[in-house]
Amino acid sequence: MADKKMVEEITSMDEDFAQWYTDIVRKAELIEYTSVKGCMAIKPDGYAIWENIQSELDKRFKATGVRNVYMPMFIPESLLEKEKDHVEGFAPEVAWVTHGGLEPLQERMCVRPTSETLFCDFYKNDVHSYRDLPKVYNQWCSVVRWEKETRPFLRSREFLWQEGHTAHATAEDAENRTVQMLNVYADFLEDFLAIPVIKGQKTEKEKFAGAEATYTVEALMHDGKALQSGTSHNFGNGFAKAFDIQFTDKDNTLKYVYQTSWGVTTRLIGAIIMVHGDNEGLVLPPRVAPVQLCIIPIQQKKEGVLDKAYELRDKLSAVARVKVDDTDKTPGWKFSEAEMRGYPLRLEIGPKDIEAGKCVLVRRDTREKIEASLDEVAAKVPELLETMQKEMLERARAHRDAHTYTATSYDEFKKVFTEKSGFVKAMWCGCKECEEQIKADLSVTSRCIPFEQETLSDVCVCCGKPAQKMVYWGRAY
RNA sequence: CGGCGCGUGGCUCAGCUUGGUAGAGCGCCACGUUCGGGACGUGGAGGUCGCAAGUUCAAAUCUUGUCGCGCCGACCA
Repeated sequence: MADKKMVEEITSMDEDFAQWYTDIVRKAELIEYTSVKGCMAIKPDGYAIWENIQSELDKRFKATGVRNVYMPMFIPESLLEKEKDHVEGFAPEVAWVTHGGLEPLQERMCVRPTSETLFCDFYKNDVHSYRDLPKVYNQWCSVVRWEKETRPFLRSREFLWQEGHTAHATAEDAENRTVQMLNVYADFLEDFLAIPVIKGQKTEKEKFAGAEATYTVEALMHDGKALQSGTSHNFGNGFAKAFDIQFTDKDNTLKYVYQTSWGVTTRLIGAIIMVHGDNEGLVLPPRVAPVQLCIIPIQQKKEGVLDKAYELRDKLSAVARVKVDDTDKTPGWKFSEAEMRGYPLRLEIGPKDIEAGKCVLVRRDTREKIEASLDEVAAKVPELLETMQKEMLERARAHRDAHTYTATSYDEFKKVFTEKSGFVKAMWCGCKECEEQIKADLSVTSRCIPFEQETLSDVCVCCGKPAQKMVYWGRAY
């Protein structure tokens, strides 16, 4: 029964993972395509997920001293150009504004692809003394990157995100903040989204344009592809020098600030879909789910059924986010609909149940049916939601571990990526040439140099020279 | 930006080869019967066939161009 495919509209993920993803995004009504190429309309059920992500992360940010601000969405060309690596990294994908009304602008402006330059321009005038530091600001906004190929949530030309930008008196403070925020992301992904991550550092080749070091949390999707799910950058004082952000320190000397930036995007919604979803549709981890329990009345036109459903909703609203599906569809329809939309729990209540003083609870993740008396249901629901949250993380971790391989020779490395899909742990000499070779041979990239290192062998998996680091490799979104 | 595929009611598509009155299923609306895993009956609304030029007595159909979408590569959150 559990493997029977009930929702014909959703393509099976084994058949065509990309189509499965698109089907879910559409059938769960998360987005709609628009007339604007590469940009999506986020629908209420999709946006509600983002709002939950936002409010939880915002709370966690603020607990570490972050304050929210808002910067302009336009960046004058001269500002964007100040930091050489940065402009080289972003120039190919920025959108330009050339006219104001009918008049050509004296200087064209791009629509922000990221706001380092704006924050720098701002900090330049806002920071004078060590007493002004640290600056720990964040903004929730959208950014624009003129992507060639787009996919809902994973890559669109405009996307929603948060970008934190901080300025510190010392390199050590900046490094601590960079790591601290990476940990905020890692904890958030695991606790709230039930997505296990690998924490580590990006290689020189993969790091952010203009950064001294980029840290990342990498997650593994159901199809074995990797998704960079959050990043945190340490800029050292490179930007400060380019933008001339100096302060007078305690020792009465002029110093450059040390900066960081860090962000997550609506891409996280793509990660939720691809880590937890199944062939029946979306599966939302309870903590992030806008609706945690959907009550489905059976024979709702019979007297007392809907009343009971509403009564249960009112009672259970104290322990969960609840809705009643009182549309005039048949119960079978509503079951499928609830599954496609990923509601963690479904509660079925009909005349027979009311008579017996019970109801049926169904877990979305395992589709296990549980009978509960109407007296105990208010205690049962939060308990089940907690169990699901925990088990979803465990399942995702088990899947990731089962799809994490090791390779000590290049033949072995190639064999794994030819036959399987997932992360491969392998030793690396530290040179860019090997990364390029691996990419050319297998379209595999280094995902990160994990903080938790292991020694698998003494030599680089690619060139055979002495190895420096163990690296996670994978095919990425 | 390269390769492949696709644009016809809200959705999925047929029709195009061989030019001649725009179709189906689903969805939608109304009424009735139903209701524990996508129910059924009856009636109804809804399309300048992506756009533009061309060929023709006549174009959804042929030609050219163009725009958009999807997937795969390169680039990227």
